[in-house]
Amino acid sequence: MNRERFAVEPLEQGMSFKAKAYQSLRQAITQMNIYGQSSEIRLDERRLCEALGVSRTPVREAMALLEQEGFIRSQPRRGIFVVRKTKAELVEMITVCAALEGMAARLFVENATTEKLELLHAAFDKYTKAELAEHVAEYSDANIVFHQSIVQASGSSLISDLTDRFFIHMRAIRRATMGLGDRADQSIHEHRDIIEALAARDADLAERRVREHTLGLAQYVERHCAFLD
Amino acid sequence: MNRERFAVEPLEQGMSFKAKAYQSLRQAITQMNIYGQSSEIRLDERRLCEALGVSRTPVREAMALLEQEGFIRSQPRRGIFVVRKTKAELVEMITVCAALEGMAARLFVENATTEKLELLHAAFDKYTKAELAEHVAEYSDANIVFHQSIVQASGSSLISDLTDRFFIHMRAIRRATMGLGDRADQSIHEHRDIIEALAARDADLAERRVREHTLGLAQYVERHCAFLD
DNA sequence: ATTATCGATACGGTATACCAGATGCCAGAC
DNA sequence: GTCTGGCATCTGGTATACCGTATCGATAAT
Repeated sequence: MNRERFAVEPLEQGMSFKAKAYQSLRQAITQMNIYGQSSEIRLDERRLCEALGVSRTPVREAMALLEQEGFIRSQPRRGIFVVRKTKAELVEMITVCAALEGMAARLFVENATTEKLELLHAAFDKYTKAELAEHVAEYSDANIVFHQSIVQASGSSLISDLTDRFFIHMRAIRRATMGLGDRADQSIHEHRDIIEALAARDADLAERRVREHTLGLAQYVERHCAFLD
Repeated sequence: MNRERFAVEPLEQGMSFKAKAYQSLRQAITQMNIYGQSSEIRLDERRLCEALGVSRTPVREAMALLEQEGFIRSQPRRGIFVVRKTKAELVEMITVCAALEGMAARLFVENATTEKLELLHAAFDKYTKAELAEHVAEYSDANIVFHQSIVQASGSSLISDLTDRFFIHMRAIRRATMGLGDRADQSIHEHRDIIEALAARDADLAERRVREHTLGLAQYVERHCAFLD
């Protein structure tokens, strides 16, 4: 029998409603300006169900996942709310991020190809341009893209998954603060230094610079984001 | 109305069945010797339900959480299986662990009290004794306790949560390998050095030693655990 | 007019019913 | 004996019904 002839694609409908609901909800939370509005944001389970066109069960399971990831909080017989991290929690998250990104830089040096370095350079350039244009939103996104580039180039999907969770909140914070102050300039210099260390294949230096760079953000939030809490 | 008189305890039955099921299942997975048996371990949803005395819904929600954490894998209409991490995944996990523990050591130095250092010393002593007694299981547990001590002393519950997930697999691996080789002696020395750096309040040194110590475990698994996969 | 109480309602938690697909056994053809 | 096709059955995914409780408004008592 000729198997090659009938090589159909594996029918990738495998995604369950639960997975779809999860992606949809997470996407919605990512887009939403969490720290912008003052009142707590409540999610209506049944309303979401009819919006998604599925029953409560898959939506509830998706919500359970989001709750475990720390995006939402469920109060029995009260409602489901999008969580607003406290300042301390954000600092903690960014600190963990610093550790992970530092390790990512280390891994990057160990098994980085030149083309990956090229990609990073590209991300950096885009970042710089975005800053020059003073489009804050683009700047913020490009900033995150830069960080994600390092993480992804490290080849560790585990680090990637973990940092993605944090970036959602960091992006939200950025969107809320907007007042970047002098962090933008400093950031650019630090990013340049990081690329330099990566290009030089200096694992220790790269890790230290990445770590300190991100810890700098933690300090920034610690000092200037008193409006949280 | 005198409210103090009737101050009964807050009726800590607030835990939902879902949470109970989650704890129970996680506990079961932790205890089980994942890498010991050759065949895949399957979980029967309905059997578990009747064992726990609840319906499928809370059990399924608990399983969804465990699946997201990477402990189990659900194949539609096939079954639910306890995942056996590949060697690469384990190495990745341990690498992330190294980054997190390194950061924990750094935080430890920054805000460690002397009493916390005492606790760490105690953990180390227990660890040493366990090794001397050559009770492998105790040795392994004490080893993990040592690592957890640093993490908990860092004060970051986020790091604690993340590493806990990994320790379950690392413990399972330890149980399966058993042949400790010369890692035990080396471990002890490295632990001693770590405590020394922590006591000296040298953040950089402590972080580096912790990181390299755990990365050493990653290398060990990489080299000597070919039986995985 | 204010407050207390009761009930309607809404929400999350749980149980259960149903569905579609996968497995495995068994009968029947060769 | 081997292989194939179909049926019984099992399993996870989904929908839905039900329950207890918190919220909130209406009504009644003061």
